[in-house]
This record gives sequence, C-alpha cells and structure tokens, in this order.
Amino acid sequence: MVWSIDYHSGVPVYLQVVQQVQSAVASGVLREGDQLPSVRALAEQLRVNRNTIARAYGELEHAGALENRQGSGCFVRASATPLRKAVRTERLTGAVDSLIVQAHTLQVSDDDLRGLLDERLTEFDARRKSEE
Amino acid sequence: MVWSIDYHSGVPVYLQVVQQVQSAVASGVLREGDQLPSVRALAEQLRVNRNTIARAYGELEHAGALENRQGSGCFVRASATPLRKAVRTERLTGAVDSLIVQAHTLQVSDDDLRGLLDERLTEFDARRKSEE
DNA sequence: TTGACTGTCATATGACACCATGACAGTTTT
DNA sequence: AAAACTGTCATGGTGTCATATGACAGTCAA
Repeated sequence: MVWSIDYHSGVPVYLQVVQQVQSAVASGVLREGDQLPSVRALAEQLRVNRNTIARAYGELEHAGALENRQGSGCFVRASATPLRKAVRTERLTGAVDSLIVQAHTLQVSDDDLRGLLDERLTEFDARRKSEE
Repeated sequence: MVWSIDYHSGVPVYLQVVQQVQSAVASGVLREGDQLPSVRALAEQLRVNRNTIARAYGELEHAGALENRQGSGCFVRASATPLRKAVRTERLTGAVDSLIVQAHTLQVSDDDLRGLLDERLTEFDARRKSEE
C-alpha cells in the first residue's frame, strides 16, 4: 500500500491517514483480515508522531473499520454498517450536495459532472478487479 | 436567504458561511449583483463576531465570488473562473473520488450513487428554475 | 457638512484541535 | 524469563478559531 501525506493541505494528518485507509479498503487494496503497518513503523515512514497514527487507527476502530489488538497489531475488519439504508443515503446526500455546489463553483456542467463520476467509478472498479 | 449555523458540527463558522454563500449562488438564490447582508447585520443575526463574518466575506472575495466595497457593501460577482477546464476538472476529481470512497464506506452501491447524484441535480435545477 | 452606515485592520484573550515527548501495558518470540 | 515487538495513555507545546474591543477609512443620504 502506498501512503502519501500532504503537510500543507490543511487537512489534519490523522484524517489523511483515515481517508487513505478507507480509500484502500474501497479500492480493494486492503481486505478483511489484512494487517496494517504498526503504529511506530508507519509513523516513522511518514515522519509523523506515533500518536498521530494511533489516533487515526483509533478513529477507524471506533468507526468499525479496524480492530486494534494491543500487542498484536491492527487488522481490517469485515465491513458491516449498523445503519439503516435510509440513514446511510441521507448521509451521502450531504456529500453529494457539496459536490454539486463545488462543481457549479468551478463552472463544470451537470453532464460533465455525471460523466466524471462514471469515469471515476469505472476506474475504481478496474482497480478492484486488478487486486483480485 | 436563509442562514443556519451548526455550532456543534466542528466545521468553523466562517467556513459554514462561505459554503452557504457558494450554495446560494449555485442554486440561484443569489445572483450577480445581489447585495449580501452587511458584516455587522449578519454577525448580529447569527450571534457571531463581526470578524468571523468579515473573514468569510474576505475568503469569498479572494476566491472571486464576491466584491467587497468599503462603505457600500458586499456584492455577488459575475463568476468567471480564470482556470482552464482541465484544471477545474482535475480539482473536481478529488472531490468525486472522496464521494466514491464515502459511498463505499457507507455500503451504497455504484448505481444508487449515480441515482442519488441525478436526483440531487434535478432538485438543484428545479430550485434554480423556481428562483427565476 | 454631518451622521449613519459600510468594510477593514490590530490587538488581546480564551478555548480547543493537532501533534510531539515519554511512560505504561499487553502479546509474541526467543 | 527476557527481549522485542505491539497498542495506549497522560502531559505539554503550538497553532487555529472565535470572541471582544477599539480605531480607521470609504460611501451615501439627510
């Protein structure tokens, strides 16, 4: 798995780690049972403090994506959202609306936005397949 | 225009104001030449400090969405992005990818995501039309 | 011109998020 | 048992966000 942190993006480092793990799970790079780099190892690799990584892993455990075992390591859990579909869709709606606003701000047309989503979905799908 | 600030969302107030202005412009509630509430008036209405609103308006002016004239007020500018289409699309791509990851994390299927985007785009379009 | 409105800037202060240092606790291997 | 690994917690520094306040500068109407 490839990690990359942008220290000047304004996005907290621990959040970038969280998002990259989620992204890796979404694209099939990480699968159920996989072990993540140890807190110290990843911290050293990214030149970041151990606690920053520990916090990221902690958030992911809280969200149900990871299982952290003291002494053993951190492992990807089987994803099983306890939320009803209506709730999940509602949460996505906010993100979709933000995207639409951003598209309009950048003066990208609705059709181009639809096309871009299709394109990226296909890209993700291809990556998932190639990981099998 | 309706304003609503969530003080417990963790999102900085000034950013919420920025996003709501962008959203209002995107949905046609605000149009070129429209005057926004004065810094002091909006600050009082939202029970927020003047500087917080001033910062939001300042960011929006820096982004090219507003023109702030000392003594007169703050006005919506004609949107004209100086960026090439390729650059704009590239910026959107990051947001689209985040959305895809979030959809996967929430276990929403690709088709449902496409449908949701269509639904929200239609909703925005209807709102734009009704503002004319 | 005067007064009331606009936006802007500088400063100080408090709360909180982020991140780093060091110590601690559990597990696995030797 | 000892060593080397794992994750975790308490503490303190630093920066951002928001507040409060005061002062200044430009615009417009009475």
